Order: sequence, then C-alpha cells, then structure tokens
Amino acid sequence: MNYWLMKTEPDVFSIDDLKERGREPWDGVRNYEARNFMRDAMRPGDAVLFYHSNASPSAVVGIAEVGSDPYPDPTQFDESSDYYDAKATCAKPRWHMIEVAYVRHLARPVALSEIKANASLAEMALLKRSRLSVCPVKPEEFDEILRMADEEQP
DNA sequence: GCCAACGTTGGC
DNA sequence: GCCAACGTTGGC
Repeated sequence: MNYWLMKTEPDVFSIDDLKERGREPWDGVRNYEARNFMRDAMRPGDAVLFYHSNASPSAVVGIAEVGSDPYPDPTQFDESSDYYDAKATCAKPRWHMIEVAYVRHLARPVALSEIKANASLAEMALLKRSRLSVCPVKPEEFDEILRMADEEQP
C-alpha cells in the first residue's frame, strides 16, 4: 500500500465536504506529474493525507483513501467544462483521475508551519515540490503526521 | 495583494 | 530546440 498527500482549497472543497459526500471523484487535475501518480501508482485502499491549501492555516486536516481504480477524467471530453481538453480523445485520453473516500478527521489540524519545523519531515514532497497537488508520502512521514495530530498543539 | 516557483505556450 | 512571455499555485 502506498501513501499520498492531496491538496484542496477548503473554500472550494473541504474535508467537511468530503465527509458529507463520503466519496468524491477527483477530476480536473491538469498537471502531468500529479496525473502520473493517479494513473500509474494510486490504487484503491492507498492512504491519503487530506491537506487544506490557501487556508488559515494551511494544514493536514484528515485522512482519506483512494476509493477507485484510475479512469479517464470525463471532464476532458466535455466542451462545457473548464477542464475540457480538445486534444484528448476517448481512444487516447490524456487525463486520468481516481476517487477519494473519506476516512476520518485528524484529532486536530497539523499546520504547514509545524511540518516545516519538524526535522524528520524535512524531506516531505509537500515541502520539496511546491504547487504539486498530489504528492507521495513516505510511510514514516505519514505516521509522524498522525502522531503530531494526537499530540497537543505546540 | 504580493511574489516565488515553475509549468506551458508559441515565436523563431 | 531554445527561451521569453505568460499563467497558475499557494505561502505569506
């Protein structure tokens, strides 16, 4: 099983929205590296750190899991969609997606500032790869975030 | 609101 | 193929 971190702007779609829906198709990702993770590596049951970006504070706020096998993002074929891609065809889809399923909220949000301050998390892709909305997480990093969430806020 | 990082586009 | 212009993400 693999571990991931997925970013979302809570003003657009938050952990509370995910809890309410139970499961959400993660369409609209138009970055090749993020696409490759979803298409080539993310599989049902993989664990996901659910991260609020552009938030106050930006933080890991919950746990989700990959809820489906990857499949072509239907919005790439929809001319009325913001995510329409004229160069994609059903025979040769360009963008793939997975669904995200709610697991639970963290006991408390673990803020980006805390992650940056934790030396054992210095190599996290979240910190190294700015603006990548889907990034891999090492098992020990995943565990450390969970441990921090169960501690008192510093 | 500013701006750094960085991916994409398009002229040549 | 190079690279400048431009657009987007996302922290602060």
